[in-house]
Amino acid sequence: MRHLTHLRYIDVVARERSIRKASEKLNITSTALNRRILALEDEVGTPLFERLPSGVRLNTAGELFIQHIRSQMTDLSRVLSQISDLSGVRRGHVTISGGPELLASFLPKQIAQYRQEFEAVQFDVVRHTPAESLAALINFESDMAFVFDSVLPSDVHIVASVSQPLYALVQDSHPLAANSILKLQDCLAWPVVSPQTDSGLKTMLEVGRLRTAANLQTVIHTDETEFVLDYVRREQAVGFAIPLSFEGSTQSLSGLKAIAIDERDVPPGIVHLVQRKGRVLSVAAAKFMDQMVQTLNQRFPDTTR
Amino acid sequence: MRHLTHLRYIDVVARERSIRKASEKLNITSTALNRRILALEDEVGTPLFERLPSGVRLNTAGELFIQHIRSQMTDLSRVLSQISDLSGVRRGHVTISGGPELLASFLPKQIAQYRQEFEAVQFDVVRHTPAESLAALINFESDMAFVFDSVLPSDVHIVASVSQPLYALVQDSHPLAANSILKLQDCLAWPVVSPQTDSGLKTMLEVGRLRTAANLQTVIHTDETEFVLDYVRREQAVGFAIPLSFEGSTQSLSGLKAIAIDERDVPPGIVHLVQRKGRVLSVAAAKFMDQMVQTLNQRFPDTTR
DNA sequence: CAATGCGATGCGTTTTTTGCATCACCTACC
DNA sequence: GGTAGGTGATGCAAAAAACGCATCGCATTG
Repeated sequence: MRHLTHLRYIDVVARERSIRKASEKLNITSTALNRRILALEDEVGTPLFERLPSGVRLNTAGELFIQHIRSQMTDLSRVLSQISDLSGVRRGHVTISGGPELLASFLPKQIAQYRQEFEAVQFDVVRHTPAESLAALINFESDMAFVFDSVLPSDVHIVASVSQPLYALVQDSHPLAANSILKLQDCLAWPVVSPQTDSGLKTMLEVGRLRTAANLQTVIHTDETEFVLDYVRREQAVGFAIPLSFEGSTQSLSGLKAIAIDERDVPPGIVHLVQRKGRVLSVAAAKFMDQMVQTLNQRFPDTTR
Repeated sequence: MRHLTHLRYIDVVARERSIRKASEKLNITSTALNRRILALEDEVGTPLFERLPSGVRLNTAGELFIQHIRSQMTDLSRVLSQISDLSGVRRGHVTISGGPELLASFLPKQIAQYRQEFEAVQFDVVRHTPAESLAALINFESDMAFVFDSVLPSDVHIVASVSQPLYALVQDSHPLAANSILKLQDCLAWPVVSPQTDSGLKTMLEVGRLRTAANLQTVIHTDETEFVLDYVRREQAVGFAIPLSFEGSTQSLSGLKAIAIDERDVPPGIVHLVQRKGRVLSVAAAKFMDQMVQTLNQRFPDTTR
């Protein structure tokens, strides 16, 4: 889109906090970009950027304006998506952010299923901390986000919430594999693979540690779900995950067993599927969200909408 | 605004349903305007207008697109209003539509009061039928509207509702002026000034006529409130109005008396103050609306919000 | 069947935008 | 404390885009 270009320029400058850096990214000279900004500020009647020795930064007016621009851009893409929907082929772009536990297993399967029907829809899956996910939502960088056990600001809208108990992952042949339910203490004897960064999974384990005074022997810190699965296949260690991370995929659990941790030790975490409040999603994104909510409702009957 | 111009062009073409007519209105040649439209359609990837022998008309895609454009334009003006609010002076433009009964007395007084504090705010007051008022709201032509006893579509939001009993307006010296309340039959003996077009006031009178079988002697049909007031000053006739049309103004009632019509004859009408659902108003419009709602609450304690 | 009105298009002109070179300014580092 | 490297702003010429004029094709209308 033609006039979108102008707006995108401003957006990139705001993100890069530098006219020159932005100009490289946009493949134009800094001169042209600079003049565009000056012209825009002239039209608005007030500066939108503070000039610092190290670059530029949005001032209050600029913050207001950039918010409008971003909303405008995503709104336009929504309209274009609606328009191409008129001709029968659904096109569009869906961006989803979430923590590592949430992007495994469930999400790829959902996307595959959706794309089977609507192959012209593209997906962006971005891994973020919960705070980053929420920020991306507000900045119109993501259409929707999965957040795990986070305090949610008032400007996001909860589309669905799923209760997720903690599971231990061990080899089929592991001595613990005979149990159908585990106390956290049962895991003390084994090396443990636990999450690295602050995440919902880590919080759950921390709660369990405080409740039961069980100090797990963590031998590996990692957030990579695939790494956990692979590692516990090779050693008689214990990994942890939530159902969303492993359920439903046919292969990833082969050779492994998932055993529920007693909820008295570790209460279930809550995973929220959220979007920006007040924002109307593109047809593609809205329909994909519908599909996910429906699946969540089937697989986790306690899902609230 | 620069890039707003492009969007405004499309908007005018859609409204005029003709490129040439629109080009005159915009003071450019039809050539330039035509090419802009072709370029836009090329960018969107699909035609937005149907070409008819008599001009152009929006197709479905165009309808979607024009809706986006209008929302964008009003959204931008809201942001600009917020930005100038940062510097202390409130600027902006407020457009209000409503029927003739609703734009008299109350509204001018409200605007005068508001402009005393914020003189940089401009007002557009447009007289419309209820249906037109609602359409203007949807098309982003008006910020808010007063509608009287109408069925409201689901895409407007009711900000406040005021119950408005019917009043008769007569000379101070009129034989009826002694009464503090009137039956509709009391008016049969006198010439009557009644509303011309379909409006809330007319509906109320019609309901009264059906209830009481009182066939008023209408000698003048007019919607002009000022005309009614002026005329009943000159002849011993009876005019009708609702409190919003005459209360509060100091002069307009001089020499006249307003007498309530028995509510058993004519039940009170409901006046709604409405805005487009989901739309965020400019600072100026929002604050003005606040002021009106507050005044309505004071003067008509049964106002619901 | 001519007259009128509509949108589309080729071409020369005008206006706008862009890029290069350069300036003025600040920061960091030796 | 001077220099090297970074920032945004600006004068001027070239490139690009937008514009207006004249004209075409087409359909309706009187």
